[in-house]
Amino acid sequence: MSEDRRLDVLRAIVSDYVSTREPVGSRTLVERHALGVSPATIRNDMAALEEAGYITQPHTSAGRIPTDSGYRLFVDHLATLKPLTQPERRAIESFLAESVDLDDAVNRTVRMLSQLTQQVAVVQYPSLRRSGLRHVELVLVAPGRVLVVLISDTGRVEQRMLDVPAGVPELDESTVADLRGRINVAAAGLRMPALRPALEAVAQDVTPDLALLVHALVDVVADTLTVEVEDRIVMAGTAHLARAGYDFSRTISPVLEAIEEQVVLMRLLAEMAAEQEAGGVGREHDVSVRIGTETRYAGLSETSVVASPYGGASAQDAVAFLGVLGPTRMDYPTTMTAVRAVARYLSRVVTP
Amino acid sequence: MSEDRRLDVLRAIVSDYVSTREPVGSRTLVERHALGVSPATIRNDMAALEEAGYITQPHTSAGRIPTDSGYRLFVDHLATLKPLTQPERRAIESFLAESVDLDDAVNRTVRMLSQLTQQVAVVQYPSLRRSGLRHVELVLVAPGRVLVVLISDTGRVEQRMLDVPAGVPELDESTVADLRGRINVAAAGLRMPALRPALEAVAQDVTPDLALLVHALVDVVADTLTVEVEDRIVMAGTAHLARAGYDFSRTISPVLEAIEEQVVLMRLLAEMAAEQEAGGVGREHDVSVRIGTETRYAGLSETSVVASPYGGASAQDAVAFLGVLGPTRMDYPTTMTAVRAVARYLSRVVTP
DNA sequence: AATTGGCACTCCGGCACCGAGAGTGCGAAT
DNA sequence: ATTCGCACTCTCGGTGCCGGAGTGCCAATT
Repeated sequence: MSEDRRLDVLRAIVSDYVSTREPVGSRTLVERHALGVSPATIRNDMAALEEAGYITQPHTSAGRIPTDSGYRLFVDHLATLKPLTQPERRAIESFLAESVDLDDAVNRTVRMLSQLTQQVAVVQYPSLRRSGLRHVELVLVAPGRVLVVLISDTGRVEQRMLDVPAGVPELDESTVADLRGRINVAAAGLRMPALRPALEAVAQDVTPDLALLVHALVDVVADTLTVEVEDRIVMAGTAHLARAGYDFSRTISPVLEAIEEQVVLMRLLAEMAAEQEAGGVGREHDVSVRIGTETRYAGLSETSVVASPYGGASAQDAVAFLGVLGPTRMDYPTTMTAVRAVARYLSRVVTP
Repeated sequence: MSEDRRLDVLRAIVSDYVSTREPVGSRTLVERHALGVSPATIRNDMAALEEAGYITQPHTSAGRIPTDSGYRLFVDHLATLKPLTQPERRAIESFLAESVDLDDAVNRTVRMLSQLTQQVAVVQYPSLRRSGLRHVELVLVAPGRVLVVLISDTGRVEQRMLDVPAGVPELDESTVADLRGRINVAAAGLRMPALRPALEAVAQDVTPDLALLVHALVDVVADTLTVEVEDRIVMAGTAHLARAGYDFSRTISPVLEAIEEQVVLMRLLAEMAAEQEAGGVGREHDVSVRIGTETRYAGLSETSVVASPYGGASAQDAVAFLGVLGPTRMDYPTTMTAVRAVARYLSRVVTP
């Protein structure tokens, strides 16, 4: 009873089930794959695989389907990544190259990814906390109202209207210009979390009444680094959920909910990010996968998430995540390569 | 054969069908509504209504359901809008009041609308073409690279990176500041489409080599007013599609596709906007409705769209549209009031 | 010891059938 | 114009039946 063949059988079951969407039996298995043994032998192997928890049967006397652990073993040890075709690479590259700003790049990316994988795609905006500050702009839009525009080195632009606090004298253009200059000298190039001390240092250098304004500014910056603002995601391809494959009624609704409840997705991506940063050694590629119940969210128990960090040389200093959601029964090798490729291209755009 | 009662019957059929989701027959109709006549009489009326094309039966010897024209008659003449409850009004108001910038307001709005109507909601960003320019910001991020930030009076902020064209001398901060000043004096407060001539006038006032830069700027502005950038929409509530009611398999997939194909939606909203502007007289409220096939899009043949312009005193100078998508079999009175209310609140936010 | 062939057994899925229920249309009566 | 009574139609849920696909196990083979 060869151990190797048993794994071959698992691999065959996974790939057959993924493509046919039907439980696969011993006979059809030997027919489709050149395994060189009889169905009876396969049955023995299957029994062992079932015993080990890698496959299961929906009901007695049906074929087998992989369990979550089966898929897990498959992606960890059995899957060989399929390289993208040349036209695909070119398509990604040219499509992304056209993007005109960050919003555009993110939107193009998510659509591209969804179209490439034929699944639901999500892209996180670059995390502000993990970005550096490129520039701060102060615009005096009215007496007593200043528009603050923060531009990160990842291309994000966040703006806030700031009501000048009482006690600050009437502002004129030149004062604002002076302040803008000071702030940019002090803060440009710093990472966002380091902004607060830098700005507070600026407050020391100016007249006490202007210092009030600077402190208000600090609050604005802090507010911008809040989770709600910070964590934006965009998604595309929900239509793929309805495509034949997902077994509608049960599955689709909770998945849509999970997607709209961006909180769930965010948490999930954050968890995956944490794992990436920790166990950076063993994996030769950055793509990480959560399969079915591994998502630890009831609504996604039949859904897998394939995600990759992007922007930054290694997983440690990635600025955000992107990935796709699909049925546990998905084509992992193809999906994983697509996700990886798109992450790489987007990385280029986001770190110029 | 009273004409009035026939319309009462239609109204009853619509409201019953909407709430029960089942074809409604003559007997149950007289039971639920105090019509004061016998089922047989109702049957005669029904036959007439069917003859006139307002109702139909899914199969012989089933109850009747409204046709698209039936719904049309209902919303045009029969429906009485239900006012929102006090708590609902308060919820909308307080939820929107918390918004911190335009993105935030739009996102909150779309979620609120979707939650209120239990349907898919869409909100268009304020059209740039229909907005005025509040401020232009030029940021010298590197020698030879200028970041252009356009801020509209509706709160939109669009930024573009501009590569300084060859022939323009090395820029320094004071030159940029001077240019910024000139441009804002010349252009701030103008409507976007009027920007081009205003900027070209500025080009006359500066040295010929700087004029090159100004012309590049004109291009950037024009680029921003392009349809692709211009027309952004955001949506929420796709999970409601999967809720019981929509008859899955057929309907849901094309609807999701139409939603992602934002083009389709945009066109539809544009058409509805055009009608609004034209026929502003007859309708006492701004909400407009497309029912089923009236959408003129195959995928939406069982879907209705309820939309309203927002921002601006009248339909003529609205800055954009918002609305919801739902099954033709929806509660029009409630949906219409919700859409109208939300549109009004968002108008306040967007035109301060 | 691993593999194979044979065989009995199980279970799903499709199909036909049936009866109940809901609803209609129509002619005759009020 | 409305109502009553009645025959007719169609859907829907339940039941029973059969074929097919697949398994598990045992005995035979290499």
